[in-house]
Amino acid sequence: MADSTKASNAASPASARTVRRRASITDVAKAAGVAVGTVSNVLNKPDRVLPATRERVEAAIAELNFVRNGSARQLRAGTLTSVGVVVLDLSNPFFTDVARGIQDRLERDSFTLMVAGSDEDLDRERRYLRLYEEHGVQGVIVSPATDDIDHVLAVRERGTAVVLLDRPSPVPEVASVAVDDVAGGRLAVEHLIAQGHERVALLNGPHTIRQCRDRREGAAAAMTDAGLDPEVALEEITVPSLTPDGGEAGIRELLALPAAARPSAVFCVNDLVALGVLRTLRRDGVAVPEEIAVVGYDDVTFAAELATPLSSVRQPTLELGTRAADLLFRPEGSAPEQVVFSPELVIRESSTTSPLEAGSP
Amino acid sequence: MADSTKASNAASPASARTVRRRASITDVAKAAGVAVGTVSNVLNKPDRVLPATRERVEAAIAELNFVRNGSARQLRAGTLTSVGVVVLDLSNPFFTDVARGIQDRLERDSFTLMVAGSDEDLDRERRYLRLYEEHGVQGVIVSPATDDIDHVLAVRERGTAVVLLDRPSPVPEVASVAVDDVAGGRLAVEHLIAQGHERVALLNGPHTIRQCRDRREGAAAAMTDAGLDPEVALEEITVPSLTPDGGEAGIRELLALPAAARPSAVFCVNDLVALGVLRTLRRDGVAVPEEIAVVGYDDVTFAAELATPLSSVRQPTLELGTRAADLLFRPEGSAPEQVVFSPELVIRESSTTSPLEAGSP
DNA sequence: ATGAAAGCGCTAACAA
DNA sequence: TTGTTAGCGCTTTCAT
Repeated sequence: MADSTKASNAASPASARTVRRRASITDVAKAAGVAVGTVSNVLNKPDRVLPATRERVEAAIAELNFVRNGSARQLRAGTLTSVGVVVLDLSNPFFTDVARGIQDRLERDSFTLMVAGSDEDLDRERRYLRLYEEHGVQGVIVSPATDDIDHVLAVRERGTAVVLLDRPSPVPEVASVAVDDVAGGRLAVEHLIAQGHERVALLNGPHTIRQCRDRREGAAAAMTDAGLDPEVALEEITVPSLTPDGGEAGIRELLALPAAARPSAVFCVNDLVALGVLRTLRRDGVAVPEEIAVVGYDDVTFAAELATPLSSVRQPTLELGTRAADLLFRPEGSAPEQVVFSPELVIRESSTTSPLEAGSP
Repeated sequence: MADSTKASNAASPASARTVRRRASITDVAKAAGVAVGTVSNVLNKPDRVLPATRERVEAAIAELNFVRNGSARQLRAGTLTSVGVVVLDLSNPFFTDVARGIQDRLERDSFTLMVAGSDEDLDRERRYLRLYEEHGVQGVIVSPATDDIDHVLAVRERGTAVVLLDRPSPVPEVASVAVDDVAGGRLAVEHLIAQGHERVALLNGPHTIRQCRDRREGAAAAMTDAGLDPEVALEEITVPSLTPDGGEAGIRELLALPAAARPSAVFCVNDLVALGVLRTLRRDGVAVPEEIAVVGYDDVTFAAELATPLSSVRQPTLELGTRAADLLFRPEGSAPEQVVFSPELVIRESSTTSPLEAGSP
């Protein structure tokens, strides 16, 4: 990758580097020849102050390049008009779509949204949560990386609104918005069984992640219901990461098996993983769905447009987000809600040769 | 979308709703029978304090569920170990990949990253920037929505480190990391011309966005170089949004033209738009690339795996991010840098029927 | 090693 | 309408 770096060396004049302390409200007051309270009023209740003085103050503000110190402001005021979100993976369209839903809803009340990604790491999740809390956000929406959510509950205990995202709340006092992942896993595998598959590989993430565990449970249940023994019929492969590359690694493991011993279908825990699987199968010349059928999860934007359009379990991302945002600000005394959406299977070519039967776009 | 809402109505016992003020350091001090200064030391320089007292303090902290108030802390300490990022669009994989690059790099110094999306809206950009600044982040990385970046420069003026993302800095004092978009636009259109196309439609965003303007400029330059008149040969269509739906709207406008009057190739300002174009063309039964060739921009993960693999201009996303993070923390006196990466064209089927010639995946 | 106290910048309550 | 002042929770001298 060519990369031209031209350091502009017009060494900044000494003056520009002067250590200029950020102007405070006191400086402004002094410059405008008024009291600090007046400046504060100009900032917060401009009508309380005479147009003439206001102008002088505003001039001083512009002159000194004043920006209100949020920490001080908040120290006084208590809390901030922003909310923090921690999702599992910022590069997963599923989560960014949810984030968009949250933002849409929050915008209405002119709240601001800060997002962080934990990459399924508990420590990082804790750090961000703490950061948000220390800085006094109004609320946090978090999609927990593991079952250990004591730290999340603690945040709520200390008085910050909390909504669990993509995970049903284990305790009644905490609101949550989730999609039934057991149902989703079941949908996917029921469909594969209906297509005649008797052994299915599940490319899954670690079971510390609830979504992964639940989707597996649903998959296994579908097997059992169909009279198949999950122990035999469901071959779980744990991918190194929930990404296309992870999917590639997973499917390679499968392809290493002798063709006879190999499941005829793959259920991927998300569409990113499925993308890697499809990519690898195509490169290796394995026909989808004839030799191996594939089903993904999330129904991301591009799922329908892939070389082999990908069957996928769809989740109502936007609603997840808007609903989560809603729950954050329920009136003080109201009981927290546990919202559970139902997923939907979208059948496309990757899992069926016959003309699409149902639920297709 | 079925949606079962079970409000858990075990109306929380009054006690649980008690308005319990968050415990402060003073409360802890009181509970532990020490001075506030000592508590502070336990928090910040634990070795300065006798193990015995430390334990007592720690017990009190646990007991009271104490969380340090970040605002107060920061008010005293000055600045925070976090940086803020504002990107144009959180749902664009290009930007989330860049964000990941930033986060990777920042992690090393255990900084935390907060991300916000402006959706190409100047006001929103301003709001987030101000929020970050007011809360004293160490630095901000912004991909500006418009040419008006006075507010960004002002942030720097006031002493917060600033790096412009995906946009060369117009002033030498501000660091920037960008990719040459003129070159990118040129690459795309040169390629289309080489494929024999004499009229190209450009599905573009508003020219207030620099990336859109530059890519167009490159496209036009390629035309001129080839002896074509851009006025005639380059048909620009402004899409309502830089998304698949925007792409659909744009291409429909094109399809409405009589086939003879219609350009034989489409250059999309990003891959999301291109996705919508491909989707629409497929639904309408228009052959790609035979009837209409398509080139996108960004080379997102799924570009290679689409029904018609998408030719696209690739940008070094991760490096963009890591480099931006690097620039944020150059030593005090060092001259700001303007980093410009070069894009690369990845040719796939969507723009050529002949076997791939170069730069393919 | 610990305590006492000043003060960061702001808002709100009160006084003038 | 404007000025004065207390105090938010914390860190950091400076004493002890």
